[in-house]
Amino acid sequence: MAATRLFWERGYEGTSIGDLTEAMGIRPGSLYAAFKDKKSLFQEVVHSYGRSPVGGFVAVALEEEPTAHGAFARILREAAVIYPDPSHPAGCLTISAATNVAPQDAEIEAFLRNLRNENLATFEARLRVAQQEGELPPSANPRSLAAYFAAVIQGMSQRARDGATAAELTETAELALDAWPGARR
Amino acid sequence: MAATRLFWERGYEGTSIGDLTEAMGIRPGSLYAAFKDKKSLFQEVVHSYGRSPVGGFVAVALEEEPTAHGAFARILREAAVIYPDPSHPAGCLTISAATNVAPQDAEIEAFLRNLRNENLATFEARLRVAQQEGELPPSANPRSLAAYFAAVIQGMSQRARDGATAAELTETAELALDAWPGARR
DNA sequence: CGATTTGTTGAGCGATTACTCAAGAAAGAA
DNA sequence: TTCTTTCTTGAGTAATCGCTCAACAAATCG
Repeated sequence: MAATRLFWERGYEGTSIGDLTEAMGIRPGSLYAAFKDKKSLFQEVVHSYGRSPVGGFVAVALEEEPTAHGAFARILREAAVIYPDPSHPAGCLTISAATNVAPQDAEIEAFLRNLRNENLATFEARLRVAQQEGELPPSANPRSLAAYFAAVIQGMSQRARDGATAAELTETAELALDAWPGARR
Repeated sequence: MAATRLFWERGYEGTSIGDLTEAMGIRPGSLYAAFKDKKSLFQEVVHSYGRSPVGGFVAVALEEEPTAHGAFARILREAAVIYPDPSHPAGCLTISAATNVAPQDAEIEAFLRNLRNENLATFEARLRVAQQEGELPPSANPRSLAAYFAAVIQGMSQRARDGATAAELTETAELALDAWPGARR
């Protein structure tokens, strides 16, 4: 949807109803008939983004990769290529669309924050399973590792918005994987 | 200044002139007499932030620490404590105050982006010196390492705004330092 | 002191914000 | 066809945005 691109690029508050109606080729009345209001439209956009290949690659990797290391390595390497891809706005919509907002939109800020923290919990759960299965040594800390990878991914999204290329972000991904218990290039 | 807290917490567009005049206890006319306009006030705020202990800890560490490893270890560990400090808004003003804006404020977005990319260049320069001095092996890539640490720091700022504690961020910092050539906990 | 400068004030500017609604057009059912 | 339902439209709402200005007060100067 055209709304996705706008919210992705300019964020929630940076995108006006006028921008949206113009891009979608409709009048405000139609927009408010189809979606309740701006908040609801945004939340619908975020959900459809999460179900798309570009926004859902993290969940797909966690599901498809048999090992935790394989999953996180794939997530970081794919993020390095997807985030700076010029076919869409840079970075991740969930990470950057509402990082700082006016008090009246705190609800939207919290909505995305919750999504991010849910992803963090998913990371931790996957690493905990890996530890139970013996892939991760008992000395490893699933919670710490999850928070670390979440921070790296959020940082890579920001760097992509600042102009980092896929090559640069791939090097960042490889360095980040050195933190994996026992890993070394 | 009161304006710093507001911009830090809500971002550039999330802070209105009304918010600023109320917090500063002045009327709009006085604000526009003292600072030219909202953009100029914001830029002045960012500059004073960069000269403060909280906003300038990166430059101080790079200046004071004799080794590059010492400098980056200190930067990460201090960021882990400073970013979630409850005595001020979470995270880094430069990183989060204008990540997504309306087209009319693209100038402000670029202003902060340039600051971030300058910091990245400073990182790379410090690492290049370390390589010339033999602290870093010839196989290391100063540019990649700099981009990696920049991404981690930006990610830590975001995580702090999402509620991460100093303890959690410290663990992230320690994991991040594993990427240092030859390092291992 | 009076004169001049500097700073502050409240009122209000035009533009933009998210959003609404009565009226009309289009589509579907009988 | 006619009736009903669904969707779209242009005009408009009140509120807020960044910003300006003539009038006034405070401070500075000779």
